[in-house]
Amino acid sequence: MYEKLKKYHFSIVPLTEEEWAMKVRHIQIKKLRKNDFLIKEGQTCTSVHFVNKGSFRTYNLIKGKEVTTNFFFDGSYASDYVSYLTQKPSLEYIQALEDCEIFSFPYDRMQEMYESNPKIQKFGRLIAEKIFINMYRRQQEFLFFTPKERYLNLLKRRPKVIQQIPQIYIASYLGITPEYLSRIRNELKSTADSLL
Amino acid sequence: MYEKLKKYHFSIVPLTEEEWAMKVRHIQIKKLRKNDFLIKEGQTCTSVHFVNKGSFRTYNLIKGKEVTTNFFFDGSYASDYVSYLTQKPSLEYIQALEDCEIFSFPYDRMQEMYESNPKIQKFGRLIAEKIFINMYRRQQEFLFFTPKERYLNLLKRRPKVIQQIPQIYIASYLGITPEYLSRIRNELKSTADSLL
DNA sequence: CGCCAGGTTGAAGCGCTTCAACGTCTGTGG
DNA sequence: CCACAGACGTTGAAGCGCTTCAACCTGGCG
Repeated sequence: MYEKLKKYHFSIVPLTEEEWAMKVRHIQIKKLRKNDFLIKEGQTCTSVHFVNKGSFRTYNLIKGKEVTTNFFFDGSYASDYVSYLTQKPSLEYIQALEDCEIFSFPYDRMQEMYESNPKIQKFGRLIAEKIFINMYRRQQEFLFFTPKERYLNLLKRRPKVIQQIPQIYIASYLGITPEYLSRIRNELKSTADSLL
Repeated sequence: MYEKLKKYHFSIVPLTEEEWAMKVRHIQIKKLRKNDFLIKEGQTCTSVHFVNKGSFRTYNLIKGKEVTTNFFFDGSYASDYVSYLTQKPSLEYIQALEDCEIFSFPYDRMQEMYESNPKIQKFGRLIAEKIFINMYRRQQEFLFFTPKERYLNLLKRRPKVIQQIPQIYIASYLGITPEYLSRIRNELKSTADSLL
């Protein structure tokens, strides 16, 4: 049932079987259909969600336009972590890109677990550090690289995104228009061809 | 001696006086002169640093150019947190903008303290969450706003930066050239004047 | 089959950069 | 005390990177 989650969790902080059983007891299982929302702007993220099946994208509505900020696949967490941590209304939308199954941990239960078990507190610290590092890298992409370089880096580091996600969302994620992404791809294709 | 640090720390997780004394025992005090480096690219950040006096900027050398990524003032931490967490070589430079005094906590001591005292483990989690939230907000600035909007937001949220830091660094921090920042400021001045 | 969302292509335009010249302030040595 | 250097900021003109808008193409799905 919880193999993927257990594998993920134990790779960060191993628990005893009893501790694991205690943590698992608080899980709520939910299923979403394609295009359903895990959270919408204005709602507070009261649980943290592990994606067991399917995939999600997060986006913000800015001046009437959707700006896609991330993609989550099975085997990772998908939440508005800021809304979850601050327990304030979210600024983002999290939408299922296909039919999904998720495991949710309510905020209050997590706080209790942090206090009652130092290993889980440590897990919380390491997860926060991990997502901080991810965000740091994504920020560096924007600060240091051109759109073309960002595209190539994405291709290299998260090929699954390029393969599975509609180009319109990828372009937004890269901070460019779909038209310009199309031109970049075309250009790369030409230079690749000329190498043959 | 450690009033600022204590205030900062206790606002996140209060400790008993004995616990505080234990933590303080590991502090190393350092002084830096203007333009000295707290860390350079290639070095590993083996301590986390609290700024007691002075201020710093962080920058990366990208394609031969300095890209300023942050400013730290007294009363906050100044480190390459990613290098510190991963214990891998840093990609950034941290430079003193004036004469500074810092308190350093070595990585190994911090790890020991995390394990020996759950309150300090919790402190570590909350700090990681806090800097994650800061980075999230900075990222949103870049993804959602124009240079002019970013400048106005900076003016509103961190006026100290606008007041104390040379424009050449501010421009870099905002992701634009100094020339363009100058034009933005000029434009804002004009529209402000027209309101009088 | 026909529709429409997703992707491509072209032309025009804007936002920001680049480069060069000039202005201004501060500190420093003659 | 002034001359001068050098760093920081401003201004103008030209250019490039990316967007915008519109037309067209293609494949999947009702």
